[in-house]
Amino acid sequence: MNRAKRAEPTALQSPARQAADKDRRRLQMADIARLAGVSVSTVSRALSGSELVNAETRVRVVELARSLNYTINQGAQNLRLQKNRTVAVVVPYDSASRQHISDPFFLAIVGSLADALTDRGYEMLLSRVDADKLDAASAPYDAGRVAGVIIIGQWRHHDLLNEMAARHVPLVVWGAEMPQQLYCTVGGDNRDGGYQATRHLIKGGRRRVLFLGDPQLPEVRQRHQGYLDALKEAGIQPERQWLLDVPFEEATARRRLDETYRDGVVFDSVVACSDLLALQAVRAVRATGRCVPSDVSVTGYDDAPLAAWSDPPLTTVHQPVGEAGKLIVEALMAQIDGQPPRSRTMPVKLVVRKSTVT
Amino acid sequence: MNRAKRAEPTALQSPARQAADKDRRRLQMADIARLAGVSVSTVSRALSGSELVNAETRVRVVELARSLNYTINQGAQNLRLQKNRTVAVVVPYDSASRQHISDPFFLAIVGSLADALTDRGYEMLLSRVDADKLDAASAPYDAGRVAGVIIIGQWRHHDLLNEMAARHVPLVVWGAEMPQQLYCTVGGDNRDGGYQATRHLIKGGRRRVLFLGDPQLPEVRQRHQGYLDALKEAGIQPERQWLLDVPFEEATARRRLDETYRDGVVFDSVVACSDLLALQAVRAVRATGRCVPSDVSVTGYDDAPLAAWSDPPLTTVHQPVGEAGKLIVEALMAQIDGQPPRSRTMPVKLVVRKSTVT
DNA sequence: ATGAAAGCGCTAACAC
DNA sequence: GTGTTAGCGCTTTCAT
Repeated sequence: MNRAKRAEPTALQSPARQAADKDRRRLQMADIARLAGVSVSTVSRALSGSELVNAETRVRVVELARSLNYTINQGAQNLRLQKNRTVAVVVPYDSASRQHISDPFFLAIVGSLADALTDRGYEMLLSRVDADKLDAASAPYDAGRVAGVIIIGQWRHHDLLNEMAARHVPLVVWGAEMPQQLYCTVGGDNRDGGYQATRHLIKGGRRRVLFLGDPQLPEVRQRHQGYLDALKEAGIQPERQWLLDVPFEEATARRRLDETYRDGVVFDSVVACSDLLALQAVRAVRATGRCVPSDVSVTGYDDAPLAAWSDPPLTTVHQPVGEAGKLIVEALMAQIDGQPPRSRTMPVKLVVRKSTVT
Repeated sequence: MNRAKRAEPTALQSPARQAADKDRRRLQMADIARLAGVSVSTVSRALSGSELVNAETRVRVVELARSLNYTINQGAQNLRLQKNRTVAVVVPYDSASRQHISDPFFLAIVGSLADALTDRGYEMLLSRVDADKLDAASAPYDAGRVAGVIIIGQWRHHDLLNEMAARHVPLVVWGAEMPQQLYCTVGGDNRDGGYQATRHLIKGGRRRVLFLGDPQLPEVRQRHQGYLDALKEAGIQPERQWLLDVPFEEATARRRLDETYRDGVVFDSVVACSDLLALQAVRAVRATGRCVPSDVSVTGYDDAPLAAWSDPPLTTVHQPVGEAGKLIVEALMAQIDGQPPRSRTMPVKLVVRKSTVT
């Protein structure tokens, strides 16, 4: 397996051995050099387009390499050059449900990041980690595999993220900006999103507004704050039972909604923290024979493609996914270049469709 | 930038220089060795859990490394060991529309692959390439960055894929199995999918069935064949205008549908090659004042989450995305282990919802 | 049980 | 303009 050989002092490889050698040994620079009748340095220079090498030789070498499908071994090159153009993108999943990479929003943001990274000539290493072991996210950085790390969502582990940042891991987190945070976040304006959705419901005459989402997650907490602000502004005193603190998980959400009805909680509208959650609310409402939006209005969050096509089309808070990818990557590149982290909050927009009355 | 120094013969690094050295030089094995008072060999052995090293020393070294967040540099390790546990996943995009990574199906399969690779301890390098330059997909393999390549969809470039396989690139393509193909495919049974959808429409009394999708793509061609088979079985002679050869692109699809109406083509049902395409068909039908499914039945393909929630919920051909990831990865691992490519076709299932009459 | 040293495939400083 | 050589951070023989 290992080809290290003290026994053969200088000779590169005896021809016999070479032929025997698994006929598909990977090509390397020395091979090109031999075939072109020059030294490896010359090949290296030629392939990097150096001016130092004779134009004619350069062309010959480049052609030869191309014709043989030779590409510089990137691992070796990175090692020598002490750099690399790869970024880790980490999608946490809920340890209980393992649920998350299927949420359309998460998938969409991965797509958007793929584009933004490609545009800058970076590659993307995609991985999933348990949301409760978020520190595992820095492993590829510690191993020197990537130049920086992007995490989708901060979950319950503000502290772990702060530790990573303190260790100077170039890091951008999609999520909520929080006081005393050391790491860089890029995210939508969650407070405003929650506020706009709730105010829209109140304007539509609703007064008993359920909130569906787990405020332990920073993003959700801020949306909840916006929700409270809107209620207060309207002089509405929220009841304790209006908060349904469910994770981003459809089955659980549905169960809680059904229980809420069973418990006799009266409500005329729901602010949900994702479109998928909103659609579960629609189902639960309809299961009781009520109608959306005439009996109960429902708002979603994210504006996934599905929100426009669903029955009813969802009124929802649009998150600028496409632009998000660009900003996240931009923020990461700045840190890789040694600049201090600078968080960004992006405006969100309420998209009114048919799941709410106006 | 470059730290290679002839001037300093053997000394690892003078302490002064070391301190000056950008205070955040990455930790390496030599540092751990120095701090533990042993040689690098011992550290290497300790970290790999070798029996050769004193149990006590081993524990000490491992603890030390952990406490300093040291991780073995994977690039260097790979170079030395001549292996790597990364796989490239390539999502082609249509050169015209750049459209593809947003299709829910593609995103879903990426998620499923992420899971399957993680389960086997592999990492995933995700990239997008122009569908017309599919040979670029092997670049990370040629550069020694990955152990194999997975491509989502074969597009118009059967030939390029065959060339890659001939070069012995470990490769699995999600798509249709074709005659005389050298590379390995894993895919749904497209002919059967097209057949089942069409037969279902005919059973519901429809006789004038539009086909929406571009048969230049192998997967679509096979679905089209199934469609033709079903028509033939029912003694229906398809008309030329029933074939709407549009790419997987919503705007184009909508336009073609509108034109079809304008041209006076009469039809009572549509077999679409994705759920998104099907929903465009629904819109086009409704735009003329007709109803789905009473006037026109529509079937989708893929059974994306959206299909269950849309208005109307789509009758669609379910593709086993979750299992697909597992099979694809399994097929790739077999090739990496030197086994010959073995293609697989997975059964598909028609899911009947409300976009068709029964 | 531990250490010294060679070498994985590449780049660049240094000689010529 | 081209070749020689050291070394990027690691693993593993070989010697002790």
